[in-house]
Amino acid sequence: MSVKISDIDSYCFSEVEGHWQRQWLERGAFRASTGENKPKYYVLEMFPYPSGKIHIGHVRNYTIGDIVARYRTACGFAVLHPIGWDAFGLPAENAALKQGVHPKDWTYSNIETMKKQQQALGLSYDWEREFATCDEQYYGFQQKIFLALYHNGLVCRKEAEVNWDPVDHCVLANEQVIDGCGWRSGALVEKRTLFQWFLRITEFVDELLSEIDNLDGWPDKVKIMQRNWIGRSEGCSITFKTNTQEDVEVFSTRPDTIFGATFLAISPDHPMVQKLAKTNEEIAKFVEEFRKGSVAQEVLDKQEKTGVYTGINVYHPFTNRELPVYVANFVLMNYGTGAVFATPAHDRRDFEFAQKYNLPVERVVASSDGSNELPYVNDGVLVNSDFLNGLKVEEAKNVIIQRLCDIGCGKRRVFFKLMDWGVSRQRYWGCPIPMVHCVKCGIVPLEEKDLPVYLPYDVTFDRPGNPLDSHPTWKHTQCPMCGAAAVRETDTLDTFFDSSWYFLRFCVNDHTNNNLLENGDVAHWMCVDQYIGGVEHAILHLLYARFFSKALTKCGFVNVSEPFANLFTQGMVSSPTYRKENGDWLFPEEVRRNAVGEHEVVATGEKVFVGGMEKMSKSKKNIVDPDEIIKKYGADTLRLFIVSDTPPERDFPWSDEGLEGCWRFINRIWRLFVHAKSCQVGAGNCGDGAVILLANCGDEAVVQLYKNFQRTIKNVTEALEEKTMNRVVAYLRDGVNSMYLQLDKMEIHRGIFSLIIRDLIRLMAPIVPHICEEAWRMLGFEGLVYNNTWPSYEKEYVRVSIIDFPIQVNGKLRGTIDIAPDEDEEKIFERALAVPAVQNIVSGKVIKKKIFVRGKILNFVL
RNA sequence: GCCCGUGUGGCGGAAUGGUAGACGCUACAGACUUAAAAUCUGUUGUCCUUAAGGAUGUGUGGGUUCGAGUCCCUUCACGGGCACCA
Repeated sequence: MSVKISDIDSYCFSEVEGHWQRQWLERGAFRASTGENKPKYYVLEMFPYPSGKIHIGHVRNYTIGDIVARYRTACGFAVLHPIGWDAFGLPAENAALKQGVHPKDWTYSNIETMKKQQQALGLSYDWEREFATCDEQYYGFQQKIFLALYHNGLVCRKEAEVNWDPVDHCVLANEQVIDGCGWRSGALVEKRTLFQWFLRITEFVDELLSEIDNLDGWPDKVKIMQRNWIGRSEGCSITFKTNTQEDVEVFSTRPDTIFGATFLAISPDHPMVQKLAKTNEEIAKFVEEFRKGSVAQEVLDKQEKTGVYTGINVYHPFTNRELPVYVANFVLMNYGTGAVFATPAHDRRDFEFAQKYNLPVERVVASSDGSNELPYVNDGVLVNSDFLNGLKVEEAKNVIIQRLCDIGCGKRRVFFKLMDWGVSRQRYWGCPIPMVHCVKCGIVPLEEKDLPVYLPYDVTFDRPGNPLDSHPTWKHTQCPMCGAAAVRETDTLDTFFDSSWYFLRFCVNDHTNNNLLENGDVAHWMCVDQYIGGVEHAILHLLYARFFSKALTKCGFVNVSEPFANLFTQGMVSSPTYRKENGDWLFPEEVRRNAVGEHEVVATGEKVFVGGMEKMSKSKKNIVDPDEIIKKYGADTLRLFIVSDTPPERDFPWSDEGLEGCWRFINRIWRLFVHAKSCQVGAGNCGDGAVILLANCGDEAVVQLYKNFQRTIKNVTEALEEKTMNRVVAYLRDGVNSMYLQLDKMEIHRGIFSLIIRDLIRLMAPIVPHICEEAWRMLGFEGLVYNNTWPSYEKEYVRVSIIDFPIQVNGKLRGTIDIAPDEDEEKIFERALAVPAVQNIVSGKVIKKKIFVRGKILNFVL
């Protein structure tokens, strides 16, 4: 006898989830294997920084990845789904300073905590491949990569400007400079030039740019951002003769405006200015002022344009007119040639500068809309420009460049915004750079046999600067070339270096394999079929990873041109914020609604200001702790909720009510399974095929239920392919709802219900795997649902036998009629005209046209 | 400033150019219960109407089309990225 659905106890997830998590591990369910004759599929979520605890954004990221991994497994792929830790970096050192913990201990203890949290989510990771970038194995091999890059000419050492904190004696990242001051010391940050290590990413600039076009599986948004970052611009360089010995070379993308040039502007960092500064006090002072400013962008932005006349003039190549040369703070040395010719009439910056210093403004492009406003930067026809007059901008560019080439003072040039990647960090907690400084031999790379250079554990953070520098012994070594005493490089590598190749390391299961990039595993698994992460990595990480694939291919480690075939960028998780009148943030539990429905502080009754949905952050006190949710509702509920309702690429507004709704749904399916068991629905009654069962059924509603469920399978599968998980959940709910409407028939038609429920479990398993494993076992099915196949559907059942067919008059809906899909056209017209609402409008009028689209619509045009 | 993206009920959001609002949340009602909770079943864009029914409706204004949330142009608002890049 079947049980009453309302009598079924609520789902006891705490026992079930732990049980299946252990089962998966014990059975090695998630171990990636290369042996089977299956197509491979590599799913990867961007590996986390071990900051302490998993946050809800991680949960979203991992859940999406896990659903993809489990779905692909069910579809018959051999899936690689690994996880690791991006474990070097500044926060560990900050923790050392604040709490007196060693960065290494802090990091590994965080990893332990977070790993437990991931396991509590039931994620299908192959834990045997786990590693942290601060593992000696990992960074040791990374040093080998660094040497290979060095020997292939992809590493160089140059001077570069950095933010220098004069109190802490350290280099600051741009984000650590706040209003021109160091974030920790509060000291005024200086610009300093230091010798640093660079990776020559610009070597690959053409491929990095052009191959973006091949990344069909990437969001357009990310591709556009990368293109802009690389920033290709075409133009020409022009050499101006000066009234001194030296010529000046400028770069311009608007050489067509050269007849409007009224002065030249050169960067304070330009070699010519450096020289002038030695004899000219005014220039020297200007350069010094310029140097003082931070290199942080936000400071630069607010800066007014200023400059100093150099006393030098140049000669216009065509008019021979003399133009003054200014040192100007708005000209960058690291782009183009560090000098520009200025045409104030057609460039905003030049215009601003000319206004300030009273320099002439001369129009050479007529506006296409007839306005006289300057500066005018759009297309138009050239005027006052000698042989260019009458030409459009693009034509004029070509003519002038040709002319400049002919007279020998111009060249067609292409410049990029992308610059070489500085990887030196004056920090302890990072990968040591395997180089030494020898007094005799200069800079010498270590030999492979001397690797790895271990990071010493016994360091202190009690004095400013890099602990590696102040370590008593570590940096002292011998020169690999001459054997004399030498000093190790004490800079460590940027952590973006660590994350630029970790996806290759995952391909190899053997941690002791020293040739890990040379065996067949990388070739087997690469490229990553689905990469998932936050859009905040759209530029740097993804660009560096692309560069590494190309660079390591050049070095002969791998043969991968693009690492990520498909990229998915998920949105942030946000939640409501509350503040007191004085601006202090409040935790949600500190707020309640009073009798009038207004928000107030629980303790004091103060008025509360409800903010909008904002990205979860500790400071705004609007974070949700995944642990607490799992404790209260279980991992399945959390997983379900985090992909419900909102498409994964959009920002996700957290709501406690929505979470509660998912918990109700989990119980709803649980009651369905328990009820099913009591009706003897399950493995034992799946024997007869659907065709026989349907033929003998005799209950149209049940037959329809089965057929509709075929549609559910189709919809869920299609939505999963598109990664619109919110739709997946909607279709699943819909399927469950229709089953509830036929609950009382389950016992009689247990055969048909067995087929439906079996497929329902398989459909839901990627999202809520624990409850599905439990139901799978409870209903007598063999093995793990994880290893089961993805359900297929019968195409003929998906076709609906009766359509609720819409009838329009003049494009306006006037009624519907029930028809068979292949109903005769004339008959449909007849029946459509019989619809009262249609009749009322049509009667007495002439039907000019009938638009009939089979399966879609009928429209009478009057 | 430049480049993207997004605007649909009270809310999150569905909708190959073809019945707008699937599914969920909220709210309301009915059943069950001594009662409440839970559960099950409904209703829920707005306006008019006792009702049947009608009108209206996807940020704004226009266009293409038999038919537009969807395509094109205009404009506004919000969000994101880049930003002295010559």
